[in-house]
Amino acid sequence: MAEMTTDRRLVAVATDLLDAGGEAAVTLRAVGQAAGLSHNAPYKHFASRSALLAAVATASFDALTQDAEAVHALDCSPREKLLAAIGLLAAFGRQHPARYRLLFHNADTASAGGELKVRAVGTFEQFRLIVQQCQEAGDLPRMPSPALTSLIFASVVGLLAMESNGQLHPEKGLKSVEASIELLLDLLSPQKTR
Amino acid sequence: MAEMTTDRRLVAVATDLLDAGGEAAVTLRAVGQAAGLSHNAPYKHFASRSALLAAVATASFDALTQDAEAVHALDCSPREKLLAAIGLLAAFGRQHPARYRLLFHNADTASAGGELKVRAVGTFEQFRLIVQQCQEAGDLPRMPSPALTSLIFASVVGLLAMESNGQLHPEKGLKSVEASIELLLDLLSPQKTR
DNA sequence: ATAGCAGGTTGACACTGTCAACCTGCAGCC
DNA sequence: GGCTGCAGGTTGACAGTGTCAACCTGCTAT
Repeated sequence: MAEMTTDRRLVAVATDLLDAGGEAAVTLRAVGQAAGLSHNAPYKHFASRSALLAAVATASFDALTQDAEAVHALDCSPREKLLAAIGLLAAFGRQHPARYRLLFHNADTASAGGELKVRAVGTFEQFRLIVQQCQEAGDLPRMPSPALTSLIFASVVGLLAMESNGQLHPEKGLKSVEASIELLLDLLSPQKTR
Repeated sequence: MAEMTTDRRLVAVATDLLDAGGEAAVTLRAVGQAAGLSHNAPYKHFASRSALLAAVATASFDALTQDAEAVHALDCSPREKLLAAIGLLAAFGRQHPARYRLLFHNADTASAGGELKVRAVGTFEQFRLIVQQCQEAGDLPRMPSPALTSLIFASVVGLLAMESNGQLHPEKGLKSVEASIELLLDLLSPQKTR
């Protein structure tokens, strides 16, 4: 990575620590040290540990949004686009569990406002656009797209949580996240041809 | 509360602290003090802070299971039972957000095993029984009940997460948890008479 | 030239989880 | 009875943490 503003480097370092060792590993002192600075240099850039984590979350939401945008440009059916976008989210959740939790299941993130919430809405909006395309193609029922999107999105979020909690046992008849979502989309499909 | 074993009193105290001040407020020292003991008396009963929180989670899952069992005895249609059980879970999530997060969105809980996982499955099983009744009554499609239950349960969990994150804006067309679930059940209903 | 400030440093503080050492009273056994 | 052992409790200490205050430094704008 080339020259970065110190703010961004701190966020990058914190992200690495978070991915590598979980939330407990994101220590202001470790962040400062890994950035080649003194123990509480981070305080010159972030008001608190929570603020630093919020910045990590904000950047991560942007990355997710870009992922979804890339899917949007794919050359395939809307239904496949939706499955691809969900697959990317699932992959993110599996590869970076701690960061995923920070984004979707964290008290500080939940009570945060302003910029963070705006970026989270950006990610959601990309999903809504794809859902809307599915509706126009007749793959999903005609109804206000926000309500339908929140339902599908919530299913993904919940299934990932259950998977991460080890509550999805395939041997007990509980399907994988991807299989469950395909099932949901089929059940929601207006023409049940499958 | 009458005489309790010290183990249980510590769990009760920790639960209160968790509900009152979030996970950060559950400090072994505070727990000990609130129980009228010295700072690290809890170590005579739990191996670590994580172990204490796991005990809190275990007890809370049991409480949720009992709630769902009570619903099971209600005198109403299966569909109404399911909505009632979901309503109880939603109420729990809203009234005790920190504890809800411990149960469904916590890294330690996720990586825990043994007794805790067993109790979590117990809660899920109550939901599955109600879903099965809905299927038998023709309110939900005939298919293996575990797969369908995990889908519905995950939707609830995900919607509650989004609500807690402030991502369900009714003014933007995103319905409440209850409304979204009713929508889901209607869309899943084999005879779409509604 | 100088004032001010963004960004960096060191040092300190209270608080935390955890460990080790010690104490105490009661149960069970000879 | 006398002894042992141990569950349950205590105090004291340790390293590590977030955070604050004080200080330093170099650039920038007046």
